Amino acid sequence: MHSVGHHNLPSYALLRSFECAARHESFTQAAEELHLTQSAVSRQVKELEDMMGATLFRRVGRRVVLTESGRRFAADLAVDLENLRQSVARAIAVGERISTLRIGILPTFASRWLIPRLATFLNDHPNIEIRLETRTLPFDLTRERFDVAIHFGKADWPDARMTKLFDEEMLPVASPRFRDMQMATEPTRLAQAPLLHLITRESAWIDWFAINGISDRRLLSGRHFDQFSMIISAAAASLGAALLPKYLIESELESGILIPLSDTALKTHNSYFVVSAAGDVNPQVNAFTRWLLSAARRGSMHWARHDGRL
Amino acid sequence: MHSVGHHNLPSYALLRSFECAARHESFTQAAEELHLTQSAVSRQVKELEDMMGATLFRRVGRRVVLTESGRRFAADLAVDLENLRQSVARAIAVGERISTLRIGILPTFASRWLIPRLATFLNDHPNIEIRLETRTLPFDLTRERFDVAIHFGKADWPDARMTKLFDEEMLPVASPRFRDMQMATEPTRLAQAPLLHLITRESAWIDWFAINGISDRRLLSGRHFDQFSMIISAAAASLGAALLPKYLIESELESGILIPLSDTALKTHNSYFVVSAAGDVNPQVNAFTRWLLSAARRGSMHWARHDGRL
DNA sequence: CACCTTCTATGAGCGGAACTCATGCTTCGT
DNA sequence: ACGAAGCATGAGTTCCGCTCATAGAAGGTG
Repeated sequence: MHSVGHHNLPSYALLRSFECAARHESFTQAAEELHLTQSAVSRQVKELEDMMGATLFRRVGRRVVLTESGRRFAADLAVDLENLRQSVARAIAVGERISTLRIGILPTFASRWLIPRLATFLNDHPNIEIRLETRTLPFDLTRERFDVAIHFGKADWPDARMTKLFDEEMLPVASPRFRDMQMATEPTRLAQAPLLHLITRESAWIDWFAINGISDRRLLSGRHFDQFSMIISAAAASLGAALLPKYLIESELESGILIPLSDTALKTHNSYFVVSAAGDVNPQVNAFTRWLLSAARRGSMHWARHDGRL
Repeated sequence: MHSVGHHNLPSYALLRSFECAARHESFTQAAEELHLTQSAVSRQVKELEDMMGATLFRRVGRRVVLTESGRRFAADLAVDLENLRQSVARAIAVGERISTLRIGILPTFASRWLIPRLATFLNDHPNIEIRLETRTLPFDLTRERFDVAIHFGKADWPDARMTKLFDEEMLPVASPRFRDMQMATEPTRLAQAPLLHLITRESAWIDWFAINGISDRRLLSGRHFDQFSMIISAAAASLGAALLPKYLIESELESGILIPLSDTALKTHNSYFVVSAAGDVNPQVNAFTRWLLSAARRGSMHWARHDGRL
């Protein structure tokens, strides 16, 4: 519980919530715009009122209406916050001259996870150019002159700063049509159906069935591909059931092109990592790493347009 | 770990730390001004740089020097933050017309704890007037028309919203001269020395000695007073050893007029509470309560000028 | 040139702020 | 009268924002 005065400001979160709530004269709508819960906005406005000792909204019925001083304050705030944002944006833009980050990355991860979210980062950092190059095997960061790499596996990279993005969770999925055709709603039925395999990870399905108490030599039969993107297409085309990392099929799950066949996900012991050279102090590398991390935390695509918090 | 962009700002803490560090071109001095550790400022500046992907300071030797873009940014920030502060201050001031908070309070607590800190609250809320009236016994908030009361004891007030400020910790103290005269450096010696008692709490010394494994009928002898302020004066005048709440003798401890005779404090089972009427929605009451709470948390007087955080 | 002082950087760890979830309460529309 | 829509609030959780302790680097001083 804090107080506020001439030399101490309420936190940015409070001010922004109030400004937004004032614009809409509605906590619910503000919550929507800010991607918070109505609960959060309600609390924050209340807290701000308490700190300032002033009534900003009058609660009338199931509605909130700005008081006169609330209206003035909101107007001032809108201007002040915009100025601040401008200052920050400008400082980011002139930070260094335009420079290029070279990024080594796995192909499917790039097209299905990174690129859909990338717009927000590039928007916020107009002076950073991106150059994506796909690599599948570990390589020497400095020799290849990559600034950053996305690595899948373990934290076993020499001379590198590694930050885990997330663990891999493999989910059994198929097209709705396939599910209905095969009645593949439980593991035993699923074991009979055609399975789609990734060549470099033949054991994935076996591991998943093991969790469900099924072991069968014939599980290895089915169709085999050497890239996730092919499996995704194959599954969408009802060629079989696939075991796919959640992160790569967000849009398909959302649109219903693919649906989960079970709730039990297979946690592999590998993870995605951001890698940069141990001695690198380039702040743009840090900014990118940091952004990746926050995007990974946020998880779903819903928020792709809204990186960052404060 | 978060990112920053056109619609999301770094937290106020980060910006303020940077602005201050930029003004001094020194993290240590900034830490001093902001009453933070050097560690905190260092981290915050680094975090800001990472979020923005720009180098704001160049680390040269044991010194930090603003980069060109850092300098620009700091200048912008100083203006923006000042504007924001102005807007907030104005909104607080015009919030309601000047009104008076009537506060019921214990006499020594008022003069020794509240009043020394009160300036900051009044400063931040120019539209609030204060009217302090001393009461020692519980009373009816609404009948007496108090807006707020400070209560000592237990949370047993009917129809009231009570917030605990802090527990009472009684510390054995005396003047340096008294300590030397009586060689009262350990409990056994102290038991022989003249003790100062508060009439409403005769058992305090007995309880304290009990903690230290000493029980003696004669402990009740000594000098008796009915207000803490008298005991404080008596102790300062070397009339005896006193068992006093820390909160009431901060300045004496700091200046060395009184010194602790032991490290073991006596925690009584009573506490200080802020009390306001259950149904009260006056935001100024909340603001005052909130401020009291933050002042209590901060503890020592050192920070009296710096209430609140963001 | 060794020493001490004075700055910043960094690993570890903790408390509390800032959320979410679930639910209750009030009002408005039909 | 009933349901929908909106704000308030208790409880619980995550992780930011700090501190403490210590390392490391660079100047200042005899």
